[in-house]
Amino acid sequence: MSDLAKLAGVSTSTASRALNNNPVIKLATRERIQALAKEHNFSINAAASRLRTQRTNVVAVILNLIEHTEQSINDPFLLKVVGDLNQALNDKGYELLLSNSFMAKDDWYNYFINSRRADGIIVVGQAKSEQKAIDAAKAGAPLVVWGDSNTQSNYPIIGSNNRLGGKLAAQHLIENGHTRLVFLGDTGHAEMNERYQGYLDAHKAAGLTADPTLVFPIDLTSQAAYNAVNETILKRGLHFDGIVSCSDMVALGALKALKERYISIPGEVAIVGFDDIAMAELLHPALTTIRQNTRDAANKMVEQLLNQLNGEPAFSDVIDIELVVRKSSV
Amino acid sequence: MSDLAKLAGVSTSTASRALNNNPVIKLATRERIQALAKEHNFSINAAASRLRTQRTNVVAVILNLIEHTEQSINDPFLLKVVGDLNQALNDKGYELLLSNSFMAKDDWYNYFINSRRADGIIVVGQAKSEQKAIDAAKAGAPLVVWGDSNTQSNYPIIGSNNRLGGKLAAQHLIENGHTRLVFLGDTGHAEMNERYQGYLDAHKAAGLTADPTLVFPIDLTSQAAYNAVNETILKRGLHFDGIVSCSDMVALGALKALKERYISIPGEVAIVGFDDIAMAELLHPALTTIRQNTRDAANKMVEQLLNQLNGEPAFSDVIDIELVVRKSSV
DNA sequence: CGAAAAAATGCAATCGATTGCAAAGGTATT
DNA sequence: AATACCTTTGCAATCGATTGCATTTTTTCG
Repeated sequence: MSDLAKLAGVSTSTASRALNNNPVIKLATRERIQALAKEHNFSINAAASRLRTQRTNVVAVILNLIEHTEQSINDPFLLKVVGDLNQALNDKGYELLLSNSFMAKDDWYNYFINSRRADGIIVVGQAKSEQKAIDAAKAGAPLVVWGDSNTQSNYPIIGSNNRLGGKLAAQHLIENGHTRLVFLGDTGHAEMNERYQGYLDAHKAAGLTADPTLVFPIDLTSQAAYNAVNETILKRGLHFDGIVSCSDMVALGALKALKERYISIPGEVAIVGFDDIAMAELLHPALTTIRQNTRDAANKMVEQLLNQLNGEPAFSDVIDIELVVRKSSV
Repeated sequence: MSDLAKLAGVSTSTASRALNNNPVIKLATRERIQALAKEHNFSINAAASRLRTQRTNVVAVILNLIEHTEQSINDPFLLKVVGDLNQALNDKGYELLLSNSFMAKDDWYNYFINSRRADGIIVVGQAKSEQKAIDAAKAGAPLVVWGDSNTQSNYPIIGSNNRLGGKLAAQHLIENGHTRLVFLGDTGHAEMNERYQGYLDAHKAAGLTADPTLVFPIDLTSQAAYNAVNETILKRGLHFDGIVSCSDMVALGALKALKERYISIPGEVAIVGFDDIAMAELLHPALTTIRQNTRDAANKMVEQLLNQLNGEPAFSDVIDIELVVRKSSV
């Protein structure tokens, strides 16, 4: 910066103020210095700036993996969320520091905020425990979580309307004449449980009673779904005619099991996924699913995080979902 | 840090050295201070440390999108690479700053290195132009690129053995009696062109002549593949009996087009993908593909980047690939 | 025991941008 | 012409960890 100042024939203070577009500097001077900076490919030292201003313009995004499964790493949905977050953050002038629960072992506040690595934290996935997020928020970390926004918490949670999603999925199958609906997903997981509640809502609304033996509390992986469907058919035969899946990847595993047995889709079994990842419409049959609007979600998460950074109140919010009907169900 | 020093009854110099495990400090003192630091949840100010040491322990990972397509955002393969990079970097004590070509507009050296936002850069995807990478390397940025390692360049390139991959794919189809092989991929893209050369190699080795009208230079998207396959069948009928795809996502689009026309796979048309994304084995029929070892690749990229950071020479390298035979081809 | 060598610790400068306050330059008013 | 006032710029302290060098403490050994 002192080079720049010398070039422009001003002090470093003036140069600094000019680059930050401080109106106290004469407009002509500002423009001249900014032009010089561009011309000489000047860029300020982020470390020094961060030290002095105590702001980093960086947001840490934590992929909150469930310990013993490999869900996150391979699930295109989570990665899509990260991509959209990156876009949303960049639009606001922030950078994305990517982390998993591995690097930032336990104490998120200390590791990211206290150490001035980032100004705030966005957590993707509630996993099954929220202790780390609770602690971080309590310690004063600006924090937003993607998850089930109905969960009681001391930080804002942004998430889809999972209950409505579950309901729309089941309702759609019921309306198309399917009544014995498998629910593929772990009800011990907050978001999945909401979806399950929606599944129950749909049954109730249609005057049906959901069969609890049709709920398979599997991990969020294709493999687990594949295994679960295979096993149940082996044991009990084809005792269902529809599947509500907790994710498209899960639906994919289920589909494979069905196809291998030459069970017709949607004739014998209709299936609905959740997420609407790119692949969904490319399957054969194309997968009916509940679309989560990740773009919108990312923007809302960033918005609520910035609110906290600006000392304004921040709130949980629900993202609209949408049933996308394709061939796997009709 | 001064708090810590006070707590321990030493100077900040001693505290700093103790935390950095500097052997000049008595072992007992070191351990005492480290214990205190842990106990009080102390963590050093990264901004100050970076300013003073001129090192950030951060690596910028740039997703080098091809401008007019949406490949990267939706392709699970690229995101898998990012995930593996994150792991590999963390293992070495580095953090991952995620970027796309949007934020770091033109001048990567200035934006990331000169500004001390990161110590080095890893670029995922050569796209079609390497100008930005060339410029950054010329300016002195520690840089590693994922791409075609045969490309001449002033920076190390890590990539799969694409030519061998293309050859194995075509060879496999030929050995199984398929001789009119479509090649789905843009030969103007370095990596894809290598795969195409391999495809030609296999033909030559088998004494066959490849039909140039069977090459479809499409974008790396499922949609483009779907359209291309549909169009050619409409125009010329089913004039091929095998497909070599440049990615699994591309294969997915092709598969869909074939299935919609009730063309039997692999009976009438056998198909081989590239990448081996998680979904490949879950398709029906499961997709034969060329597996790229992203874990290995990520480790090698990080290794070569660290070499540069340590002032040691760095080299391009080739990652082994592997044919994974599944039902879509036999 | 005393001096020299070795080990352990502390002092103070440094990294580079930012910013409160002071100073300089310019304009208007009486 | 002198004063008051506003605009523009510069001085110098500051953020907090690191590190060369100096200093203090401990150990060694004649």
